[in-house]
Amino acid sequence: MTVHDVAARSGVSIATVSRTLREPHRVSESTRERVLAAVDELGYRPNRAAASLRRGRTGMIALVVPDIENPYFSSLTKGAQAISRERGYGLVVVDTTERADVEAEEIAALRPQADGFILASSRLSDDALLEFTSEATCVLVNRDLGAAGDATPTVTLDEAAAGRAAVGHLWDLGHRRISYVGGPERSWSQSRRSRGIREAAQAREGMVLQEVSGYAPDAEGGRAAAADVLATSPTAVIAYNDLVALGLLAEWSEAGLRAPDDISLVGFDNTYVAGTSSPRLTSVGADLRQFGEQAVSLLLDRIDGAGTDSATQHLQLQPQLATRDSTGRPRSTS
Amino acid sequence: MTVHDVAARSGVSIATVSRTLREPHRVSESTRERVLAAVDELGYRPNRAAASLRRGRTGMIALVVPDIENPYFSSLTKGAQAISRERGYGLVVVDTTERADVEAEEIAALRPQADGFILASSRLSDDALLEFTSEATCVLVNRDLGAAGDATPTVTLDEAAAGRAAVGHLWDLGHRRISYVGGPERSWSQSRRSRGIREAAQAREGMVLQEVSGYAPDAEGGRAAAADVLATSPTAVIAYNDLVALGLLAEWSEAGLRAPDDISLVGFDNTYVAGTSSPRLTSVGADLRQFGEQAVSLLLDRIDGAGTDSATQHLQLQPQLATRDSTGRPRSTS
DNA sequence: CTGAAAGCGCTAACAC
DNA sequence: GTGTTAGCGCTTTCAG
Repeated sequence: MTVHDVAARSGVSIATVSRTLREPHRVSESTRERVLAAVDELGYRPNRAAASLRRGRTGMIALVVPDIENPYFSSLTKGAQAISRERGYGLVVVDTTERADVEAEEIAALRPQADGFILASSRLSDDALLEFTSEATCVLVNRDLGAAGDATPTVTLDEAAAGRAAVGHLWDLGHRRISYVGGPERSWSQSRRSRGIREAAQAREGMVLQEVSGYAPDAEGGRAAAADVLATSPTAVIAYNDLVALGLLAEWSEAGLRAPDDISLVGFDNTYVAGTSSPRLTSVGADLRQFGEQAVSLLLDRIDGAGTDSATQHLQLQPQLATRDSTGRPRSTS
Repeated sequence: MTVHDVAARSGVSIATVSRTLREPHRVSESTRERVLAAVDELGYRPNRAAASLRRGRTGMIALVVPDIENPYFSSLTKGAQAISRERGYGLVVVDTTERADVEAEEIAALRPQADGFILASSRLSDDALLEFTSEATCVLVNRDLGAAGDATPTVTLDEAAAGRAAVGHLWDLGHRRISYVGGPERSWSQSRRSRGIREAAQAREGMVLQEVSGYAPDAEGGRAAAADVLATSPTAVIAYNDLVALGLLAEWSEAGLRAPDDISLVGFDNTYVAGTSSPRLTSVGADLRQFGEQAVSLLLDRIDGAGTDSATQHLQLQPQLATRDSTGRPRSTS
């Protein structure tokens, strides 16, 4: 099935077939109908490899994530997938298994194969990232490069605001002793979240904040942190992310502690797992699918040269606080 | 950067450059070194679109899943991704949002773009699937076509054995009244799992099995089923999958019921969420990443024509029972 | 508005 | 062991 078959079937040249598909407005209505009919009957699908070769575009974009099993990234992927297909692009997903070297290697290998890249929570160093973003079309998610990387679009959550929101929520409920179970030291979101949390706590007279850290950003990390954070005797805990929160919840539950009656708990990212636990987790984050959608939009606008207004290239989404059952008033608000 | 640049730089013809990369053994060692050096210095990467066009192969395989957010499929994807990259193929992930029509449309559109397809838990009808598998290279995961689809490789779990394993485990613990929260009527695994469960129960004198069904195969479905299944007054429950089990657990927990003390619970699929709950879920399934890996292997063997022995084309993995905290002896084994 | 024709970069015969 | 050459299927000037 090639353009030639369609051309023969509809009595036009291959050029007209191609035009009918790419620039329908440039052919007369009667021929267009004839060609489209032939396309339909023959079940013709353009060979993208050929089109790519000729146009220098592949029709593929790559989404690079550290770990597709992480609900944060699987939701992001779901959103990205939906919209990229809607806009006629294929989505190649790359799971770097959290390793910067794998990430570097993969994007290098994929570069001639993709029209653009979405790097989600990139583990690359600033330097490496800066180099790559300057030579390939990219959008950064959940990471930025400050002034140096101003030319690269980003989609981020206002992490500091998210941290403040968590603290504000607990303050409003009456908590005055809270603890934060932090994430990996070098993590982009960790530094911003913890800053927001510290700021918000300091801004409130009488709020005591403690931090424990050094745990893996997953359920096992949460379990490991459970006893340690309890030792700081808080009435409420903020966890680096939902998975950590789940681990805390599980371990506490086995120790006979129950949220929110004995202790309140807030997670981050608002992933779907926040709804699967008992109690359901209060969590602060953005709509993750939408996150993925926006990143793809931004990238495709750049590639297709649609919205060439370089004004809104840095999307910073505001966090939403999803209040669920894991937070309540402290037990003894005297 | 094209073959011409490399050819010029190393003083050979473009054919030799191509050969050096594709069939290194067919060029002399000295030229090979020279060419490889030039490739390196120039940072040359072959244009896959051109190669695809010429060879009729794209170097891409497509993984089609109903829902990438589902931990079952995200783990499968992780495994598939790792091995396909290892073998030099790109992985295009398609999320069909559980819709057969979307699936049909996507695979048709992707057909000229991928060398092969892995259809995981396909929602397509037998007829549609049979047609597609006969015209494209595919591997089916978690689904088969019986004798009619014998030519298509499959990777499945022995679902009936999984059902039997769950029942056997509970029997051994002393349970004699169990209930099964079933999945969607038309689901391939549901029919097999429930058959295995029924068989195993009937085979044991004194075992009473009840089934409730009609719930969504996710945490919300589990929550919805929680009260109904309790009404059948079992000492242990088997849930269609881990997500449903999580929902049950959550709802029971809110009602003051605790596993395994008040009631035992077994899930299916052994997804990573089984380890995030409290108590951790006993679950029966296979290693999901490995599942994905095997599917890719099978597909690539077919594409690359490696293992042409059509003997082992139907992999049926045996289930593993991962015993965790959610199962124990019934409260009052008199 | 439509057709002819020139490649995009690469691979695989086929010669030497 | 290496070079020449003819396309793969498509898009896109350039003529008409």
